[in-house]
Parts: sequence; C-alpha cells; structure tokens
Amino acid sequence: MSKRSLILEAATELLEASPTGDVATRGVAEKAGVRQPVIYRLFGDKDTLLAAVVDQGFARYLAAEQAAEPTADPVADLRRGWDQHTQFALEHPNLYRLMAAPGPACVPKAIDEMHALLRATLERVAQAGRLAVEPGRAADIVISANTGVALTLLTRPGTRPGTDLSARVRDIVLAGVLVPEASTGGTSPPVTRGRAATTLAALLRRESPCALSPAERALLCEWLTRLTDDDGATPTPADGGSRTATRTHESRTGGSRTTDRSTT
Amino acid sequence: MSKRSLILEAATELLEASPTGDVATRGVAEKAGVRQPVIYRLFGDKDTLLAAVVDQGFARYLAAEQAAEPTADPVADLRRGWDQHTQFALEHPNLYRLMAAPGPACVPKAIDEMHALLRATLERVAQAGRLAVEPGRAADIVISANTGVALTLLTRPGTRPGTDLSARVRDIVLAGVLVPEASTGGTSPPVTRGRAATTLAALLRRESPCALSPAERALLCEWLTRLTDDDGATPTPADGGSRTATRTHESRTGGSRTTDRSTT
DNA sequence: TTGCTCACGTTATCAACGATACCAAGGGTG
DNA sequence: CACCCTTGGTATCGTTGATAACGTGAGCAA
Repeated sequence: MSKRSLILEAATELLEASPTGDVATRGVAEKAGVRQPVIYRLFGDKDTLLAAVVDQGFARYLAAEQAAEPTADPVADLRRGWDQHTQFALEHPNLYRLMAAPGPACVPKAIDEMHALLRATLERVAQAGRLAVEPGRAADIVISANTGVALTLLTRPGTRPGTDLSARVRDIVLAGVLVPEASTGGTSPPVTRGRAATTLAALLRRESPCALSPAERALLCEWLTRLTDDDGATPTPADGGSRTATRTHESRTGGSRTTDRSTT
Repeated sequence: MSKRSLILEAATELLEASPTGDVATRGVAEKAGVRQPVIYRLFGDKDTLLAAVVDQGFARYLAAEQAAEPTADPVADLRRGWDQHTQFALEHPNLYRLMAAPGPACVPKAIDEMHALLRATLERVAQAGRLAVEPGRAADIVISANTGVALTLLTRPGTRPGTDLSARVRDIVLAGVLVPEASTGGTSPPVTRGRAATTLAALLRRESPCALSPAERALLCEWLTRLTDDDGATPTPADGGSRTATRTHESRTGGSRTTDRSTT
C-alpha cells in the first residue's frame, strides 16, 4: 500500500474519531507510520490533505450510491438519494462538515461529483416528464436543501427528536421541483386532517374565551399537536413514493416574480 | 466602554475582515488595546469568545429584523425574513459560517432566538389559516432550508450566477409549508374556530387510523362539537386587520412549471 | 493606619501545531 | 565513477491557544 494511501487512511480514521472535528498532522503521520514532513511532501498542505480525505470519503459514498441507483422509478431513486445523503451526513459528521462548510481551501470535487450524480438522476426524471425545472437548477435546489437539513441535524441533535425533519423537507422540496403526479380527479382537496388540526390549534392559541375549560383546552391542544403529525397515513417507505407529489401546490405561493420573467 | 465590549468589537471586526475566517486571540487583544490573558479572564476560552461574537452579531441582525417585522400580511413577512436571512449570510460570511457549522462549542442562543422570531411570524400565519404544518416544525423546516441555501451561496459563489437560488428554494419551501392560496377556487375561507373544528371533526369521523386512542378520540370529538356550537363567536376580538391581508398576494404568474424543460 | 481579601492586569512561559530548511540514502543514466 | 532526481529523516522556526505566577489598587474590618 502506498504511503499516500496510508496517510489518507490514517487521516480518515483520526478525523472520524475526533471529537473536535480536527486532526493534527503529527498524529496522522504517527498513525500512518511515517514522519510528519512526508505529509507535506505528498500533499503540500494540511488543507489539501483534508480535501483529499473528503474527496476519498465522498467518492466511496458516491460509488456505493451510484451502484444501487438505477431503478425503474427515477423519482423513487431521487427520494432514496436524499435519504442516503442525510444518512451519510449523520454517520460521518466531521467529514460532512468539512465538505459542507469548508474553510479557505474549498473542496469542489466532491460536491461537483455529487451534483453530477444527482443531475443524472434528475435527467431521467425529466425524461419521464416529471421534472418541473431545469435539471441543473433542480440539482442546486435539492443539494442546498439537503445540505441544510443535514447540517441542522448535525449541529443541533436536539432538534425535536422524532420529527423526521429530513423526510419532511425532502417531500416539500421534491414536490416543488417535480411536476405534480396526475392528480386524482380534477381539483384535489388539500384539506387534510393534519392541516385542519393545525388551523384549529392556532385559533385556539389565540382567542381566549372558549367553550372549554382551561384544562380541557390544554389537553385538546396537545392532542391537536399529535394530530398534526400524521397527515392521515404514516409515511411508510413502501407507500411513500406515491405521496411525493400528491401534495399539489398548484398555486405557487406568492412572488414567483423573479422566477419567470427574468430567467432567460 | 467596558473591556468586554472592546474585545467583542475588535474580534468582530477582525473576523469579518479575515480571509480565512479565523482570528487569533493575540490580534484581538492588540486591536482591543488589552493584553492577551484578559481575553481568557473575561471569556475563559476562544470558542466562548467566538460564540459571544456570533451571538452579538445575530442579536443585532435579529433586532433589526424584529423592528421592521409586523406587517398586515404575515406571509409577506415570512418571505421578507427569508430574504433578509440570505442577505445577512452573504454580508457576513465568516460570522454566518461560525453559526451554521460550529465546532465543539455550539452557539445555540443565536439559532434559538432566530427560531423564536420565525416561529412568532409563523404563528401569525397560522392564525390567518395559511399554515399547513405545526409552527415549530415549520420553523425547523424553513430554517434548515434557508441555512442550506445560504451556505451553498457562501461556499460556492460560482453556483450558476444569475440563478436566484435563494428565491427559488424560498418559494418552494414556503409553498410546501403554507396552505395553497385560494385552494377551493372561490372566495377565501373565513377561518373561524368553529369551522376549523367542524372540518377536523368531519375528517376524524371519516378516517380510522389515528394517533389518539379511541377514548381520547371520542372525547376530542365531543369537544369539537362544543367548539362548533360557538361558531358564531367573534372570530377575531382584538386584531381585525389580519384577515384582510390573506388575499393581498396575486394568485399566480403563469406557468413557471414547464418552462425550461428543453434546455439540454 | 495597618493588614487582609479580591477583582483585575501584566509578564513570562508552556505545549502543540503547521510548515520549512537542510541533509542522507537509493537508484537510475551518462 | 560522477550526476541528478526522488524519497525520506532530523532538527527547527514562527505562531497559536492557554496557563502559571506575580503585581496592583479598591474596599473593608480592627
């Protein structure tokens, strides 16, 4: 095994085991069985070394994802890609932070590869007539939102445990990027049980006089919150694919002023 | 001016002017006109100092935003908040990176304040009947996506210049979180408490699987019936202006959906 | 006044870090 | 053999975060 690979492997292991998310070149050299200046001879810089570590880690991840990608349903692939992205971030927090929020030396290679892979999937989605925006822009949109969700989950683990933030944002973003699936019937009624509960809870929170006692009201609000969670059917991964676009938001809420006119 | 403020100010200026996004305690001390150990006496740690810098910077931003917030149209406030968030990130990249991707010492205060402010706006949106998910979760969703967009714009300035990524993701995310305007096609639904209770009760009566136990459900239905009875009560005792604003936004701007499919 | 504590600051220093200068084999090639 | 280039090692520099030890002046009791 080449010394470069040894150093890369040692740096990867130390980085993933580091509580601070940082590694020292001396530690890497010692673990790799070489002297410190060898690192600078092979990589030239610590940032370059870390960039190589990130690139290698993401290359592995992307290879694994690319291997299992092509399915008959490109939209399902899209959703699976989002979930794997989030899962990878949670499993490799330090690596992911280095990629998502780099310092001076950027790491464009990993992101670009990821962008390319996502774009390929989006291209298949577009060929199926399901994509609503240009694939490149859609890839930017999806990657941005996915990165934000992953970083939120990383840096704030106490963010409402049990709330599957990633799945929620995924459904929202994909629904905004995809063409709504053939809506059942003419106008699909978007009034679900969860929304009704949300509206009622908000109204209850505001107004004071009520037909219920304060204790009843408190319990009612708690129940309404629980009802807010399930929008009718729990999003099981088996059925979830079809629900992606059932949320037809056919009127883009407000100001697409910049989207239509100026893009040319 | 206290030495603490001097140090904070010096650290802020150095941080914003730093190309690497990092500052040295010696530089901060020199600029503040004090000796280095004073920093450790006042803050105890470099991470704590940086956390204080981030908190102060975000407090200023949040104060400015909070001052200009309350408008008649809460949805418009929501959109403006998103844009100001993105703009602030672009204007203060180092500060924003420290907040969005912190190291060992987290900076929960700034994010929590931001979350609270956004949640207040979302509460007003919910009271207008425009919110589709629980305000707390909606705040998580919006902040996550907004952070991801801001970090993407920061770390990759070459991301398709001219494409207003932030506005696109904003429209998508808000469309996924809000109730579609004029969903029933006709007039805006008068969001009274009794009507929401009626809707929810009807939905509960129809669908069987539920997050509540049968006993809880029965009691909930009874309460909803009682809430339905007081339908004639005043919908808004104090602020009557909020409801008039639910329709201010124009409905649509032509199909932005299938416009640029053919770009390949 | 004297003696004491305590908050505040300074000087000097440590340990770890990234990075570099300089040297020492090894191995082809003429 | 001499020559050069690659590869690696030794020793070291400058900087950084952080700390120990000491000094100083205000407030306060006896």
